[in-house]
Amino acid sequence: MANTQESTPTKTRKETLNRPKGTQDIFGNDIERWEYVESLCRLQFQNAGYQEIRTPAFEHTELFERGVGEGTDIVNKEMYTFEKGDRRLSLRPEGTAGVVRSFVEQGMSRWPKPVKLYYMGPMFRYERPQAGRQRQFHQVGLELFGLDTPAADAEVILMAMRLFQKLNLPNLSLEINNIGTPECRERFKSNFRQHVEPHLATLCEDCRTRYNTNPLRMLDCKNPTCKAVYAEPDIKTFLETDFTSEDCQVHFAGVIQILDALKIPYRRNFYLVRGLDYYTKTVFEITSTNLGAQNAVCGGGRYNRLVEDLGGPETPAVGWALGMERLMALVGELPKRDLDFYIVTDQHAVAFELADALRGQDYKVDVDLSGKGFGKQFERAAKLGARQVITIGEAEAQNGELKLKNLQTGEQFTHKTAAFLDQV
RNA sequence: GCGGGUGUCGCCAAGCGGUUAAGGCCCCGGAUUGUGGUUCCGGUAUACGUGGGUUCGAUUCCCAUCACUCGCCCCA
Repeated sequence: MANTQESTPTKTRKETLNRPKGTQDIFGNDIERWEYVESLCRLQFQNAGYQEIRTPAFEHTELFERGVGEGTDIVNKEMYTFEKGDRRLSLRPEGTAGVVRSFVEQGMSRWPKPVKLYYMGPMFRYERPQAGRQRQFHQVGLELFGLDTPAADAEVILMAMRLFQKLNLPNLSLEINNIGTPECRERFKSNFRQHVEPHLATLCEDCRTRYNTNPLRMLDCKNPTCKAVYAEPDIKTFLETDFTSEDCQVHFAGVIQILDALKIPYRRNFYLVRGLDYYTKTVFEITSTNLGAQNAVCGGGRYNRLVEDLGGPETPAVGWALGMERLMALVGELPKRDLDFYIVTDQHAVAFELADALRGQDYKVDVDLSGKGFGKQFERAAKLGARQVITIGEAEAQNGELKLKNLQTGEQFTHKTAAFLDQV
């Protein structure tokens, strides 16, 4: 055992490998919190009749081009795309496209309506990382297919709000808007252009491009002068009189009515349009002021055309996705699960049997494996925060006994093992 | 793609031209080889991101580069 000094004669310095930019190792305290939140999601969604779906982390690039939209930043500059043979594949930048693809491919349109699904998993976007934004991030999403009712929108929104309430998230605000159908937006375009035209010269470059390509998107421009233009009285009243069809307005009113009845606070935001192409009618976003620049925890809306666009039968749908990293940033400290028993022992076979029995009764039990002295083992037990220590040494093993010590009070008693297991 | 900030042991953190490069936490051992949390003593580690330059001498100054981080764009 005389080594250490001589063992590295040439000093081959290994280069360390770090995780790729914008990725995260999730472990330790964090993973406990993640698992807690994930199981809370699962429980709540399952209790409401939503079923998990797991789709591939990569899909044919074309799915996202058609699903998310060719005009979006996501497909234009943020996708991880690679080629294998003559196939173009992309890491999924969001979850809905894959779920819809599966819905169509697996014939879920023949299932009884509505079809209610949820998913959770990593998504990938090639972007510059910053607070609340990474290249691999995690979303939990909910999708409801086959119904075009206000109640469907309301349920989906309610699922998100209740989840966040349970988690006690601070400073949340639900913003909601109605952006109508593509037909509504056609009408909107020409009218809106008329209203904005006089101001065209003052607008930013982006807005002037969008004036031609996608006027609706002009509304969520962050540029102050542009915002000021869109806030001018005539434009504002134009927006607020609602450019959408009667059907859309009735639908939206229905959603609002339910939210009001449930006393769910929201803010109608006429400028909320969202960056994905597939939305129709209801769109919404849940933001928190505790988040920094990227302040949306959850976003979603109705997408009545997407299933059709991806080759399925005409099927209305609503859904949302939440960002786990952003959500976790808002979730405070969670109660930790204490260690119920720590078994101090040099009789491992006996100790394992006891541990099995206790774990079978849902106790959290750790057996000391070190072979060190009992003093050291007790030290370890205290460090781990165990409530009670069970000691099984040679004498106890022989007599079918154990010593049980409460680490808070310091009291210790001897029990017959069988009796202990019966009454614990 | 474009701006700002930061890089000293696993973590926090002093030093700002000449030091054996503090200290704390964590970890390990001992006091206490079948009974802990407190305390005391001791110990481990290729720690100055990397490469150049200035200097008799750079962790300290300059340049570059990389990484991380915050923001813009956009989104979860």
